[in-house]
Amino acid sequence: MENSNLNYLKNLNSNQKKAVLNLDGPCLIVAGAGSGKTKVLTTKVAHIVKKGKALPNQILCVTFTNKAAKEMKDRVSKILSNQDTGLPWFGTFHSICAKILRKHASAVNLSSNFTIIDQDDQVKLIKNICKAENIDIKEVAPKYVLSAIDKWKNNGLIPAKVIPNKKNFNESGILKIYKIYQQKLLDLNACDFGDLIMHTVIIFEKNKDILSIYSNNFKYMLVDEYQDTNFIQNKWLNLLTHKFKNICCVGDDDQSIYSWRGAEIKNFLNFKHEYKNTKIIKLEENYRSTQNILSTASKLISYNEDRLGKRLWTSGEEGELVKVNCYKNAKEEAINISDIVEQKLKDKFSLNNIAILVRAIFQTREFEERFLKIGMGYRIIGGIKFYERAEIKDCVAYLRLIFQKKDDLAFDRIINTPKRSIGDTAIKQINEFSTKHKICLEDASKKLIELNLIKPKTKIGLLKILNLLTKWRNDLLKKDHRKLMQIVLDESGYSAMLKNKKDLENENRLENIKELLNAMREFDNLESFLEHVALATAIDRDWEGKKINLMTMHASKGLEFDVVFLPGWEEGLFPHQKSMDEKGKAGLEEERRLAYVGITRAKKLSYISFAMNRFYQGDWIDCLASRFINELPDKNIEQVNILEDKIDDFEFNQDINFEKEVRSPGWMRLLKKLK
DNA sequence: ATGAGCTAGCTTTTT
DNA sequence: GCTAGCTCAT
Repeated sequence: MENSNLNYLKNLNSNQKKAVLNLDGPCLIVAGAGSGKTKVLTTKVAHIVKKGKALPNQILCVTFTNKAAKEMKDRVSKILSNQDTGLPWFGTFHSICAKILRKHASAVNLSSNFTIIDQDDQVKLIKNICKAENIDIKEVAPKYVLSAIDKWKNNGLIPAKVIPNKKNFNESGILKIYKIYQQKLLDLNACDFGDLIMHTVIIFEKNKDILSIYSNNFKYMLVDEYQDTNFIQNKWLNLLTHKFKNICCVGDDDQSIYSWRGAEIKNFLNFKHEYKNTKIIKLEENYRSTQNILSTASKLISYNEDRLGKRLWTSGEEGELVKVNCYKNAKEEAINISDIVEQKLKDKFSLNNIAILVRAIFQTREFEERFLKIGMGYRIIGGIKFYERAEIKDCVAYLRLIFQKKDDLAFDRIINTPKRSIGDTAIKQINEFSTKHKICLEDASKKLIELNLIKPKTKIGLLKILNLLTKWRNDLLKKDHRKLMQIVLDESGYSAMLKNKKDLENENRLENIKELLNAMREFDNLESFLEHVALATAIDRDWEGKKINLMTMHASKGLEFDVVFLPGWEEGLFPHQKSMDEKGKAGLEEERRLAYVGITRAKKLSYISFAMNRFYQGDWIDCLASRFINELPDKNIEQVNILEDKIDDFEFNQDINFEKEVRSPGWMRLLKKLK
């Protein structure tokens, strides 16, 4: 065919090629772990552009993480090296919806500078509502309320459409909160993550003219990690593809590990019924792992009943057997693993290519302490995110409030930080006045001052910050957002507050703020910076240096390493008891998929292990090997029991360049020990 | 308006 | 065992 002279098609296998060339009509690509799905997606986009089937801005490509979106963009641009590729519609569900929603905000009674709030703000808002409505938060935990609201939103249910479960007598109470919550968000001119998608779908359904702008534009749609979409996201896709039906979804039912976030594997399994004439293409050749690793993962996942079924294979080498080790306790497990790295692996592999994947983040602690002790560099991926830190949220709250005065959540956060003698009573007073007169907190405080209802000492502080806010809004017209941040830090007294109390914690905070100022450089204006902050989590950095990687199996999805350690395979921890208690067989199968994700991250070596004893929640508990251990294929594994104690004669290494990025328990404890 | 003291909960957390 | 978050007292 004429396609044969297209260079970028040459290094694809036959199914990958089929997937790339099959441009028109609905297409479902079942892509096993390590089968080159990103390559297929990016090549496909490049092919569409090269063939002139659509312009770059007529292609929609949706992912779940910013990182994935960025990588796709980069890779497509690389293939199309000489062409100018804007690719404006490459992004996460949330960022693309935010973009659309800002254009048509008035259709759902928002204005286009709406704030995007995170989970912290959501919980705060719910707490406020409970307080105002005299609902005891001990009886219905705000977090529980939030999860119910999220669930409804994931299913596209606005409050009016929810039919409360009569048996669950809490539900009608929660629904009442949901109603107020949605109204409150409108008052604040704010959206939560769920709203970004739900509002957009509502706009599309109610305004066919708006929908057609987009459905006429998106000639081709591509979706990554399709197994993780929820009802409303799928609905959104469905509306948009209505005209051209050139929708190509890529996913792996065996890697669906986010059902607790509303992901519905149903979307994936029903795709061919939803779209007529769906082409299904399976990518089963694995380019990542050795045969032994692959066979181990395949055998394990075969115990799941609810799956599409596929057979991964590789033309690569057998490789070493998967090691399955039993240790006396969790501490021994950490010591032995670090010794394996130190003695057997360090010379052959870069530490960057070695990872320890755990079920729960607390498991990293034992390893951290060990690495700190022997002076081995490590990085934790995940944990407290940069933008979730208190000092960063404070800074952002100042900016949010300057940008949008209705942002009461931001107002609440910074009004008395640093201390301005605005105490609980004053804040309560302002809140009540604001509710009564249906105005935002800032206007309420102004009015209260006018009416001379504020105590003198408080009035001084309040006036000061109100005047500053006005001044800063003025500054924003003349200065860039970064300069503004510096002015705010200075004039608000925030920097001074941190500098006055000299301890390690505060020095760290100042460092983080510097980092924030640095990150602000990358954005043209305050608006785009705030959008980034709301929708991004980590500042992408620090792959420098040679460090071993620690993370949860969830966080490892999409990554690969030469060597992977999978410790803590014990009944109750993995599969996790809670998962099985709450969701029964479905929960167990999801845990098994998680195990599958974990094993398939490894390219060359894989070490699975479990301990017979573990200190957990204040007690020593005896552990049984995970049922997953019994599900591994005998011929691909090598089981060893290591039950004698290692002699642990390391001194604490004080020179280690420890990780500033994450304030983890192990690190905090080391700091305390050094002090 | 800050801190001591008590209690509850303790899985994962793409945005 | 640990910590976050709340209450109550100073």
